[in-house]
Amino acid sequence: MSTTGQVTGRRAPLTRDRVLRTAVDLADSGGIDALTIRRLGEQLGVEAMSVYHHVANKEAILDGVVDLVFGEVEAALGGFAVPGRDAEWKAALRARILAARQVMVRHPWLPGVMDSRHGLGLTTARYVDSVVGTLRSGGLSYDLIHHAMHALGSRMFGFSQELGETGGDDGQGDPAELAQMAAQVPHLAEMLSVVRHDDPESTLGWCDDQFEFEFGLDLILDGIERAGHRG
Amino acid sequence: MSTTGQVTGRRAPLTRDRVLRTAVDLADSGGIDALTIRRLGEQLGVEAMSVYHHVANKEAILDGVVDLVFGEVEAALGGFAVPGRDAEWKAALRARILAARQVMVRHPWLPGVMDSRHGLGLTTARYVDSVVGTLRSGGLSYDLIHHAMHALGSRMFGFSQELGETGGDDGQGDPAELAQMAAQVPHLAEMLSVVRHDDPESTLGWCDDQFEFEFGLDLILDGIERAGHRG
DNA sequence: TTGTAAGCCATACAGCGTAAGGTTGGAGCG
DNA sequence: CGCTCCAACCTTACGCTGTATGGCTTACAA
Repeated sequence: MSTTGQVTGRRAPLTRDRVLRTAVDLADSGGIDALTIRRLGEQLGVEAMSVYHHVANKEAILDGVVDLVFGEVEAALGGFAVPGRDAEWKAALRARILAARQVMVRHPWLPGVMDSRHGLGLTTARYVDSVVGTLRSGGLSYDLIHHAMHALGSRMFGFSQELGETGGDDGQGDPAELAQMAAQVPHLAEMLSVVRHDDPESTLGWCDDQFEFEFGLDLILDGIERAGHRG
Repeated sequence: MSTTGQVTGRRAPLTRDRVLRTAVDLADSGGIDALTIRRLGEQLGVEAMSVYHHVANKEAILDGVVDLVFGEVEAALGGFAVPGRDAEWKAALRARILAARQVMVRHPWLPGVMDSRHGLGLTTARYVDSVVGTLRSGGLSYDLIHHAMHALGSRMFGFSQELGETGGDDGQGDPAELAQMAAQVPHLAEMLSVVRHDDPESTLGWCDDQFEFEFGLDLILDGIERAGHRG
């Protein structure tokens, strides 16, 4: 309360932290398009331009928001501590990434924001550092770790780049048009019918996103491990 | 010339195709932010609103542009024909994806646009169909193919989701700040120094993007193949 | 009491996508 | 020919965005 020493205060003072937290709330409840400076000010009980006394511009808000969310990842993991030498690096990394994924699920707009950033904030960099450290704990060379991180791509951060969330066709409803579409993509159409039949009741649309994420993650982790044994 | 039967014409008439091609040119030369309706009209020698007689709205332009570019992929491959049964599916798919990547390199803004789309256009769907068909030619089950496509993620389209293009730290120049950053991310800093040392002169920043893409792609393709042999 | 500075507000501007309605010129037909 | 019709195109305007600029208010130090 008195640490900043300037609040006798009728209203909670604006701070960079409060701005960023409110930005996250706004995006959580209304999507990333709901995060505008004016709405941010409104939510904070302040005029739009007042926000600019605590952040340089909107880019800085987005940078800050990404870092704030990676703070949630850190909290979920109880810190970014790296396992000791010769530990089970694969299981440790898997758990770390799946924890990150849980956070991404809570903030589904964040992957899109991360895409648009250049460079990493401190917390995000520390997360990446812990991934490097975890791989290093397994005795992998830095060279292989470097390749491994490229191979993981955004999966390292707990999400994978998917296109939309509908199955695979146009998304339109017209049956005739759909049939004509199916005629032009026979393999895709057959795969859809087979997979849909195999798993008639799935949770999200017709794909189990969690399963698919883990499938791809394990594929890559196994590949990294194999590459390490070879070289 | 006379097929449409309405052009005696002093100026090349506006068509959906001309709008989309110009949109691609605009994004190629000035980035995706340069693609605005007003600039599009200007480039076409027409008022902004005239564009709306040939496309529904900007979303439709973006949809159309993605499909147009996948037409380039099709042209580069000489069509989306799928190899026959028991062919070398892995080599075929690899070549197909690397061809797509070449097109993405020519249009570096396209991954970002694809991220924002829901559902696939016809040409894009036919590309995906050819990927499914190619995997099917190797005798993989549709179920495995489905998982494989999730594992590939955006790599299937010739790009992988990377964050920015600078190495890994803040991108700021202040040496003192950089040193403090390095202290907080020791594993990352050491990896950077080691890898940078191993390959002192690289083409793009300090990563060879083409190599990394192929490394990750092969890792996944090998993993898919192994999964096929097991199940 | 007065000076200084931080925090907040009001106004304004250029640019965005696009709704609504007006203008124009050529095709089809009596 | 004259008439209608309609697609292509243009004009204007609206609400929204991020943010530059400058003024006001309040708290604290001297």
